[in-house]
Amino acid sequence: MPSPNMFQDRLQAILLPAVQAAFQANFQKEVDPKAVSFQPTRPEFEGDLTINVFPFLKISGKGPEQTATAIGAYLQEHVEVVDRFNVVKGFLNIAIADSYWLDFLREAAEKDILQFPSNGKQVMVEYASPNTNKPLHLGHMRNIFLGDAVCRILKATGNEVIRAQVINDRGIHICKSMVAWQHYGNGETPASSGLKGDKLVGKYYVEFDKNHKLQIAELVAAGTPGPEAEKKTPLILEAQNMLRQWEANDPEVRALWSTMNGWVYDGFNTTYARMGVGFDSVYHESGTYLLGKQDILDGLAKGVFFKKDDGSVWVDNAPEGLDEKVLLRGDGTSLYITQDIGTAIQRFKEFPGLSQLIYTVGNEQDYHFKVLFIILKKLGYSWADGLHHLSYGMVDLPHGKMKSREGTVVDADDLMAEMVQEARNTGEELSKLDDLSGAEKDELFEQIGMAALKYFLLKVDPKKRMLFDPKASIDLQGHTGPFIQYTHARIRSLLRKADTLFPAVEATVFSEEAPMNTGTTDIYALLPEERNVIKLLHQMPAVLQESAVKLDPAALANQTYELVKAYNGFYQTVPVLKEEDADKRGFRLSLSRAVADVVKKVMDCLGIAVPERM
RNA sequence: GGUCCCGUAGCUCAGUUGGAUAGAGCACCUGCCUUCUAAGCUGGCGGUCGUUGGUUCGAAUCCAACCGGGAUCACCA
Repeated sequence: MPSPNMFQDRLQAILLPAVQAAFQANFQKEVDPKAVSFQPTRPEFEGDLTINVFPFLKISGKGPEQTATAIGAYLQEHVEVVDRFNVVKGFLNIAIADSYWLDFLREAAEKDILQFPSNGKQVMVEYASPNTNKPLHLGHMRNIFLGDAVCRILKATGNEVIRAQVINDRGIHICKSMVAWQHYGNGETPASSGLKGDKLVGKYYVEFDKNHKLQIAELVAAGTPGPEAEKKTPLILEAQNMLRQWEANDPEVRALWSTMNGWVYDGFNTTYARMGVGFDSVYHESGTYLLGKQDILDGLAKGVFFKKDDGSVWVDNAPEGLDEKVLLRGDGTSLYITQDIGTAIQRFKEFPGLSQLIYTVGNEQDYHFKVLFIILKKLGYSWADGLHHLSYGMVDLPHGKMKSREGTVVDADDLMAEMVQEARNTGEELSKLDDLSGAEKDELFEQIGMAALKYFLLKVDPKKRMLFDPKASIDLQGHTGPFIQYTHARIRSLLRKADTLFPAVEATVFSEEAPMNTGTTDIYALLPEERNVIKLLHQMPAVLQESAVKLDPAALANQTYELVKAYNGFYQTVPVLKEEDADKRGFRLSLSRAVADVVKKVMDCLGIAVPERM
C-alpha cells in the first residue's frame, strides 16, 4: 500500500525537509514526515499549499497560531520558493513565488513532464477474457476500457506491460450454440447472412435456449417434474454428448467447433479494433483447461491440501478466515479454480520476469480471487505476492441489471455506433467542419463518439458499481470526454493561428531567453487564472503516478477534467493572441501549449484520442 | 444465516492517509457570440454526507450497532 506521502509532487519534496528543519530549529523536536500533509489551499484563502499544524501541537508545546507562525516564518526565510505565508486558526497557508511557477512552466513547455523513466518491471494485465458463445456487451466494455487504460498508465509510468486475455472457448455453453446451429442453421455462415460472426453464433445460443424451453414444456406436459425436465430435453442431452465428443477429440465436432469459433474471433477482432485495444498473450481454455491438476496433486503430496473420503481434494482456508474449498472432484476431474491455478503457474513459467499479474475481473469474483491467491501462496510461489485482482463494479441500466433473457443487454457494437452517430448529429448541426472531407469527418466523429463512451465508463471509480443511462452517456457537454477534446482542439487552433500571425513566434515564446523566466529581475506577476492552470499542470505527474499505483484511471480522468476546466476559465477571460505585449503573449501561448500536450498525453493514457479541431 | 462491498444535491458522480463554510456535471432559472472555436464561460437554485451512538481540539472520512441496496458462500464457469 502506498504511504501517504508517496504521491507528493516536486514542491512538496522541497518543502517537507524544510518543515522538518523548522521543527528542529524552533522546537528542537523531530517530526514524523508521514504526519505532515500538504493540501491545496482553499480558494477563499491566500496561498497555494496549506499545512495543518494541529497534529504537531504536542510536539511544539505551543498554540496553533504560534506554531504555524513559527514554521511559516522559518520557511519564508529559508526556502527560496516560499514567498509569503499567512495563518488562519491552525492552518498555515503558504504562497509560492511566481518564479517557481514560471520555472516549472518553462520546463513543461520544453519537455514532457509526464515522462517516467523505465523502472525495469514487467507487469501482465489480463482483461476482456470473453466467452465465445455470445457477442461483447456493455459489461465487457467497462472491463476492456479499464484494462486497456491501466495498461497504458502502467506503461507511461515506466513498466513493461504484457496485455493478456484468456478466451473461454470450450464447455457446454459453446456446445449449445453448435447444436442449435446444426438443427436450425441451414448452413448459415457470416458470409451467407451478412451477420458478424460473433452475432451469428450468439443468435444460435439464444436459439438453443428458446427451443430448450419449448422441450421442457413438452416434457412437463407429459408428466416429468420441472427440475428433472430441464436436464432431460433432447437438446441438452445432445449438447452434453457433444461436449464428451469434443473432449474425445471427435474430428467432426472439433471441425465445427473450430469453424464457429473462427467466426466469433473475426467478430471480436472487429470490435476490439474499433475499441482500439489489443493483446500480446492470448490463452484459450481449450489449451489450458487441463492445467493445474498436477499442481494440486503436488500440493497434496506436500501436505498443503487434504483428501476427503470420496477422493476429492480440498484446501482449508480457515486460518485465513475463509472456508474449505474443493480443488479437484472425487473422480479426479478439474474445476474452474484448478485451471486458474495452473494458468497462473504457466504464465510465470512463460514470463519469469513478471513482478505483477493483474486480473481485471468483476467484483462478483472477489471471493474466488482471494482463494486463488491464498492457494498459490500456500503452494510456496514467491510471486504470489504480486498477484492482484483489479475488481470493478457491475454496470447497471436504469431499469436494473442487464439480462440477456430479457433482451436488455446493451451490445458493444451497437452502442459504439450510436455514440458515433450522436457525435455526428451534433457535429453536423454545429457546422464548423464543412470544409472537412467525408473521410476526415468520419474519423473525427469516430474519435468524439468513442471519447464520450470511454470517458463515461472510466471517470467512475472502478471499484464502484455504476449506472449507465444511455441518455446521459450520449451527452457531449459538461464533464465528458468531448468537453476535454474540445479544449484541446481549441488550443491547437490557437497555436496554429499563432504560427501564421506571428511567424517569429518561436523567438517570442517563453523560453530561457525570455525575460520573465527568472525570479531575479523582472518578475511577471501571474494572473489568478494563469496560476490555477499551472498548479493543476504541476499536480499531474503525481496524479498519474497515483493512478498507476492504485490502478485507478478515474483519478486521472477527473484531474484532467479539472485542468481543462481551469484552462477554459483562463481562455475565456485572458487574451492570448490579442495580447499586445509579446512576452506575455509568448508566455500564454506556452502555457496553452503545455496544457494541450499534457491533455493529449493523459487522454492517450485513457485510450482516448484528441482531435486537432472539432 | 456467514463474509465482503456500497449508501454524499432531484439524477449521475468527486471528495474518504480525520482538518477551514462538503464540490462538480446534468436538470431548472439567469446573463455572455461584429473580439483567439458558445461541444464554451458567468451568476442562481439545490445537502440532516442512510440512522443512532462512540473515539477527539476536529468526523462525509475511523469504530460499533441498526436501516436500505448489491455481491458471494456450487464436486458451475
